[in-house]
This record gives sequence, structure tokens and C-alpha cells, in this order.
Amino acid sequence: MSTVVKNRRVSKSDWLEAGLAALAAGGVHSVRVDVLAKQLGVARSGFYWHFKNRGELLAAMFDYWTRELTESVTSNPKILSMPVDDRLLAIATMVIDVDLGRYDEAIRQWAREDPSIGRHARRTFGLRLDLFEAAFAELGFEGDEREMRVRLFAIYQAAEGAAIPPMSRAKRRRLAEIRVRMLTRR
Amino acid sequence: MSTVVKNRRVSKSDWLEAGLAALAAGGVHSVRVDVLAKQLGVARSGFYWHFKNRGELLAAMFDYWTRELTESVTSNPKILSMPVDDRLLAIATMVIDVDLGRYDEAIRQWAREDPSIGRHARRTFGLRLDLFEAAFAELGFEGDEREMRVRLFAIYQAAEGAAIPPMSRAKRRRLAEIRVRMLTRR
DNA sequence: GTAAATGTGTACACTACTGTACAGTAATTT
DNA sequence: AAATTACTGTACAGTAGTGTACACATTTAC
Repeated sequence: MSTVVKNRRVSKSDWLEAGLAALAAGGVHSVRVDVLAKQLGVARSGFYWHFKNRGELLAAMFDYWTRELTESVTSNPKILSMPVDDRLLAIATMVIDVDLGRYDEAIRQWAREDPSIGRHARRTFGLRLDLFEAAFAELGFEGDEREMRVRLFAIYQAAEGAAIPPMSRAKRRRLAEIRVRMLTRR
Repeated sequence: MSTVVKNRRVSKSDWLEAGLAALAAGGVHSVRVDVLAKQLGVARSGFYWHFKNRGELLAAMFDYWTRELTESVTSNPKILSMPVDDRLLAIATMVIDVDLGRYDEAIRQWAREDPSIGRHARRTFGLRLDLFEAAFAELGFEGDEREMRVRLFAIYQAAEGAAIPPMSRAKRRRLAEIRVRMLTRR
């Protein structure tokens, strides 16, 4: 009566992906090794082959988020070399299409519980802000006016994907265009 | 060596407040009756005098959020009777001063885990959107242009308080003013 | 085709948290 | 002052999740 696929081996990255999916769905607390094992259709024990313990998986998940969902943008030469307007729209579009914000809400919650994660998350979110700060500076905005636009752009993007009720990708893309137009206009 | 205050009685609302504080700090999973008891300096057992079980506390917390942190605004005649521009700024200011968004992030996460909470949260967030929808309609915005402003206003406000790194209230208030000015401008 | 590396399942011990039972104490009402 | 209501602590039972031990299976390298 078991519906699981037998004889399929499960690699380290399978555990990582399952962990990330759980993170997005229900926050850190819901990434539990027994639940992941059940989802993957294997026994729990294999987990401890790949990871020393649950904490090591969590650390790997956090690193993944920093590397793949932030630095992949903030250090992307292709994006950084675009003209400002295009750059901002390109980032907004990426956030929607690649779903760059999918773990953001869970990470913030996690950061609030765990001081060490908090410090690292602060740095990572800082990298994003710097990117937008530079863009709006280039557009000639200064002081509070700039800060307002930077924050509005950054915070909205980091939250839209988790918003209730959710929006379709198509609509999000349409709104992104006019949003960028408004925010870059003097 | 115990630092707890002895002989102080703990009421139902004390448990509720402690639960809400835990919710804001670490999400639903971190509202645990043994932890709350320790914080309040009493034994766990008293909890079950006030609440049937942990679930009943969670339900009470959710109701509190809907009533005190949403409907108190969306059904507030004082606010609803203001001219549009003042109304939007008044709401933005309230969100900052009363910290109306303090549980929003935790609630969204919770809603994603628990379908029943999800349904109710959807309704509550809907009430807020309706409020902004009406305001921006009154200002003469239509279609995607209106939707963009409504969403930007709503989502930003529901996320700013939880953003990393955090901003001071003073700065948030300053930015709120120019933000409302920009969003209400044609 | 054998050895090493990479996994896997079963079984057990431990900890954290929830819920229940119940006797007792303090405040409030009559 | 007696009875009722509101609340507390101690003790016990149950469940869920983590981590460890270890023998066994499967793939990869030589």
C-alpha cells in the first residue's frame, strides 16, 4: 500500500531541496528530518550520512539562499552593466520569474529567532539594499527621497511573493513594469 | 537563584499577550505553553484552566489579530470619514505608531501551513485591500495603475516592520509622508 | 571481480513538549 | 464564615522528534 518509489537513491542535494521546500512552506520549524525522509520515501538514517545533524542542513540551506538567491544577482556582471532603468526592471522580473523571494519571509522569521542567522541575514539583505541604493543614486535621487524609493522597491519585492492573497505571475509582471516606471520618475 | 516574581497571579490575557509576543518573535511554532509558563514565572498547569489546549490559545491569538489589528482600522468611522490623502497618511502613521503589522509576517507563515488559518487570513488581508482599493479609486486611479498602487501600499506596510535591517520609527514616519505623496500623485 | 565509497533499514535511547489528575491555596460572593 | 470561583504546583502518561549503532545493500574505481 506504500506509494513511495522503491530503490531510488537519495543524494545530499535531494535532502537540501526538500529542506528548502519545507522552509518555504512552513518556516524553519517545519524542516524536520523525519518529515523530509517520509517525503523522499526513505528512512531517516540516511540523512545522517550526508549531514552531521539537523543544524548542518539548516546551515547549508541558509548558505544556499545567500549564494543562489542574492549574490547571484548582486554580483552578476550582466545585470550590473545594464543601464539603470533596464537594470531595475530586469531585477524585478527575475524576482518574479525565478521566484527569488521564495524563502525571504521564512528567513526573516528565522533571523528573528536565531541571533546568528540574524547577523548573516542582515548582511545579505544589506547587499540587496546596496544594489538599489546605487541604482537610485545613479538616477539622481538623494536623501529621504532616495531612501524611500530604495526601501519601497526592496521591501515590496521581498514580500510580494508571500503576500495574501497571491497574484499570478502575469499580473505581477505587468505591475512590475509600471511600478518601476513610477519609482524611477523624478 | 530563580529570578521569577513569586505569588503574582496570571490571568487569561497575560497568557494571550505572552502568546502574541512569542508569535511575533518566532512564529506559531514558538508559542509553546511550557515556554510561556516559564516566562510568566508560573507552572504550566494554570494554562489549562484558561484554555482547553494550546489550539484554543492559538485561535484566540488569531481572533485578536483580526479584531484589534485590522478591523479596528477598516471599520473605524473616524478614519473612514477623512479626506483621502489624510486617510492614507493616517493609516500609514498608525501602522508605524501602533505597530499594526507586528504579527503580519508570522500570520502569513502560519497561513501557509494551516489551511484553515489561510482562509481566515485571506479574508482579513482582503479587508485591508478593500480599504486601499476604495481610497485609490476615489483618487481617480483605474485598472493596473490602481492595482499597482494599492498593492504597493498594502504589501509594503505589511512588511516594513519586519524588514531587515530595521528602521527607526522616526525615519519610517518621514518616509511614510513622502511615500504617500508619491503614491497619491497622478 | 574485488575493494572502497556511498548509501539504506531496523532498533534503541534521549529529550522536548503536550495534556490530565488532583490536591491545595487565594480571592470573591453570599 | 461558608461556599464558590479562580488559579497554582506536583506528578504522571503519552507523543513527536532527534541522534546513534550497526549490519546490510548498491554503485564506482581499480
